[in-house]
Amino acid sequence: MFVSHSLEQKHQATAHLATTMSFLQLANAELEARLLTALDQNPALELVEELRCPECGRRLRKLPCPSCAAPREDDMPVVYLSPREPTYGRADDDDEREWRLEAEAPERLDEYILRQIGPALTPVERPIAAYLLARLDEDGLLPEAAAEAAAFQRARLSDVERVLALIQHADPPGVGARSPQESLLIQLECLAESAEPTARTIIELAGLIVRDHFQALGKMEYAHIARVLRRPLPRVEEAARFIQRNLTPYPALAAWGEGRKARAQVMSDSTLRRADVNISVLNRGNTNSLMVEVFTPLSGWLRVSPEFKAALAKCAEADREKWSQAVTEANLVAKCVQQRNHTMRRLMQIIAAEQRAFILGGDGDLLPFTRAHIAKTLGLHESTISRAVAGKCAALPDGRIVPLAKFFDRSLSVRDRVRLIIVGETRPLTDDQIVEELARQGVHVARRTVAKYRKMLGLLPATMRARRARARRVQVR
DNA sequence: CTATGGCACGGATT
DNA sequence: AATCCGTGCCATAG
Repeated sequence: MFVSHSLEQKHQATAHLATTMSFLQLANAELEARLLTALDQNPALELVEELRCPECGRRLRKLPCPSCAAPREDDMPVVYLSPREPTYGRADDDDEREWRLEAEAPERLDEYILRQIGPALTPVERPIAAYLLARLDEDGLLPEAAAEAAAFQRARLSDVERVLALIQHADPPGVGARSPQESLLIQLECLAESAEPTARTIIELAGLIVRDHFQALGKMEYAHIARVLRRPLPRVEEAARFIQRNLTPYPALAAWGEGRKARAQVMSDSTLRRADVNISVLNRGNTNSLMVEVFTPLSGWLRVSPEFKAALAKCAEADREKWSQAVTEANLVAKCVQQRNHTMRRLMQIIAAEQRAFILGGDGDLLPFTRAHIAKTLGLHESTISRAVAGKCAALPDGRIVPLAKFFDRSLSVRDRVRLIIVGETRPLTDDQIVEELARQGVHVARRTVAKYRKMLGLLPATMRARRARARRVQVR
């Protein structure tokens, strides 16, 4: 009886310990939920009024207010906890890519498409859709003919075709096509539906070219195409440009790359992320040191209610046990939140100091940086850093919302350089030539690696790229 | 012969 | 211990 009781108590304690220990890996939204239930269930836990900066009115954890205080001289970023409502923002497109790559599993694409077409499916069509979606290759193409699928599934051809048509008109435009060529045609079809009348003619011409002169298009034989179609050369070139800029032979890759124009409208709410920390530039005097706000979910701070503690001393014997447990539990929660805040602050300070260039600049300025490195300088275990970083987002001074994991991307800056080189090229550079160019910039990677990055970026090989230097996505700034 | 993509291995990271 | 990532080697397409 005695033993089992203490065991039970111990078990409960460790259970609570386990849950509170994991506070670190929770993002703000989740932590808020946890704390609210804790406040609700535990009478010993108390939320103390927030403070405000007398000068700027900003909500604060403690005085003085860092944004009003003098900037630090050692150029270390100021980090403080802010109970202010977190900033929301549209995730910057590169992050979208991050997330997609992390969860790259093809079935994600399946699910995404299935969600769109699901409601339109009859019970007969459902298994057909599941089958077809499972057969999509990594580019989002479906190598087999509808008839084959029908035979394999022992379904009616007309049913298969209907489902296929649904898939092909679902969001990443062009998925489910049998070949890149067919995919392009489907994408054109989708574009034509929403296009302005003025754009119709160019789309029409593009369609002709893709359908009848696909090979020639790949080889950039525009003069030849123009002659056969009896259209002026500039028009053909314009159409080719249109194809290059708006279509992709790899619809699945387009889902996070080029396709975001269309996607942004569809997924407006899911691209809106809530930041867990905010990094801004403090312009005071000539210094522009960084300021980091680590958002805390509740405005105010947690502690064990002194009244409750006082009451505990003179309460009835019967209740004492229960109440004192509530007190220890409350203590634990408060401690853990404190611990979490402390870790987050130190972590963000290091990150902000180390990746200052990236925060103020762009992807190309990201320095190679590992969690292990931080763990060492902070004297924490690597897994602690992993948990702290996992699933959290930072708002950068220029409005980007990036996952903290991005600060640890070893290859991002190189990928960005590859992108810039290709975007700025005057003639198509082969992967080997890109390797040379990178070496000139002091970055040494293998040719094979460049090829991989190029594919990640959704860029075509040199032999299939137009020589014209085009501003691919600079327009979006 | 050159440029790329596929497979797979080893080492670093988590 | 599991996973990710860069890279080397080889096959293939042009």
